Amino acid sequence: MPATQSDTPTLSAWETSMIDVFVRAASLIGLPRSIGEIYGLLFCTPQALSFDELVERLQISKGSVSQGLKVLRQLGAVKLHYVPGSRRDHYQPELSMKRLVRGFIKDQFEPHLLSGSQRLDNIEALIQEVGDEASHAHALSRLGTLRSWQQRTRKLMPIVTAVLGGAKFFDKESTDQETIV
Amino acid sequence: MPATQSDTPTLSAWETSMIDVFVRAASLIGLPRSIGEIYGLLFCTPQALSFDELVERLQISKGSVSQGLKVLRQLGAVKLHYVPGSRRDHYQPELSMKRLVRGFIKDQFEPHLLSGSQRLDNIEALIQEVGDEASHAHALSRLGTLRSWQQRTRKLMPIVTAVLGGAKFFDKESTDQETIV
DNA sequence: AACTTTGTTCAAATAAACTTGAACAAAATG
DNA sequence: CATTTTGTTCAAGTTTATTTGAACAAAGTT
Repeated sequence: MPATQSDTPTLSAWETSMIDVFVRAASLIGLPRSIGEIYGLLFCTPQALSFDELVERLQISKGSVSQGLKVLRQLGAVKLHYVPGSRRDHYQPELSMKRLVRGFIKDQFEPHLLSGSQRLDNIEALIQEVGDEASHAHALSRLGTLRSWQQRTRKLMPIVTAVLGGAKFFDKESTDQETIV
Repeated sequence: MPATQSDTPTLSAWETSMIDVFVRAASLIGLPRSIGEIYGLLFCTPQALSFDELVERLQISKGSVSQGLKVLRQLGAVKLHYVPGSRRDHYQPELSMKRLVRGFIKDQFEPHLLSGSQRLDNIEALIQEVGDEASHAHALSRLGTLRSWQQRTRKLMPIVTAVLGGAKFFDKESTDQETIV
């Protein structure tokens, strides 16, 4: 009994499981399932995949793939890969954890930190209106706490990417040490 | 014209804005708006607040406050504060960024990392089934990448809490150095 | 013990996020 | 230039998450 040839080139068991890992990871960082699926399949596959191949193998709509790839490009999580003889765009996953994380931070975190600073300045202005002396002082104190949190978060980001890039930290035991600057 | 006394003790402008900051922060880390509101109001207020005061001042349902406080307690983001002469539970916000972040990581990240390890082992088993030699090798290679990502993430967590706790890193300029261990 | 206070639970209602698919645009091909 | 290929957009449908409020439990009061 001959198999029909062009039907869903179905995903193997290990591919399904590995994609599932990415779907969960995506959801953990607030990205939709479809994005996890797309990145996951690219991650599993040796060759670059085209738009159509993603639609067919994942069985999701063109709309989802289009929007998903758009986000993944913005994050720097996928790279266009030119395939001679094909008009279609082909995609490969970014495999450097450092770049993946940096892209995510730049795209999803830094904007919030920035707009956050302006918001705190606005709040400071509003606090000026507070009549009662004790309340006024307390409000300013909490605003200060918030500012210190923001500042520490900002300092943290470069350290995170440094660590993910393979840098090591001083450790009482270790001898081959590398300094973070 | 005398004001009715027991109506909504409405939030002041600065409180509303500061709560808004927390609502956004909550959404950024995947927590519902109501949780941001609750923590935000506690953060703004000098005294500990009771369940009822949260319901009344935020104008949200008892159900939301009950569930929100439950999550915040789990995260270690609020502390019970005993108020003499009152049967009600009173709450105060955790103000240590280090503890806040550690609570969040322990509660929301580590479980995923753990279950992740088991999942990768399962995937390794599934990869054994792969017949084609080249495919098999590629699958194992990607699994290795995933494992290295997991490991780096695990190493990162203690560094994050250390930095947020006020630790400093070596810096070519600085003289008073503190080592992360 | 009956009643009040305090807070939790959970099913239903509401709101927010995601996915779909058909219509559309852009560019290559014949 | 008509046609096909390739991919995007967006309104409508679907799914998932959040909020509500009424019923309930637990504990304190009278």
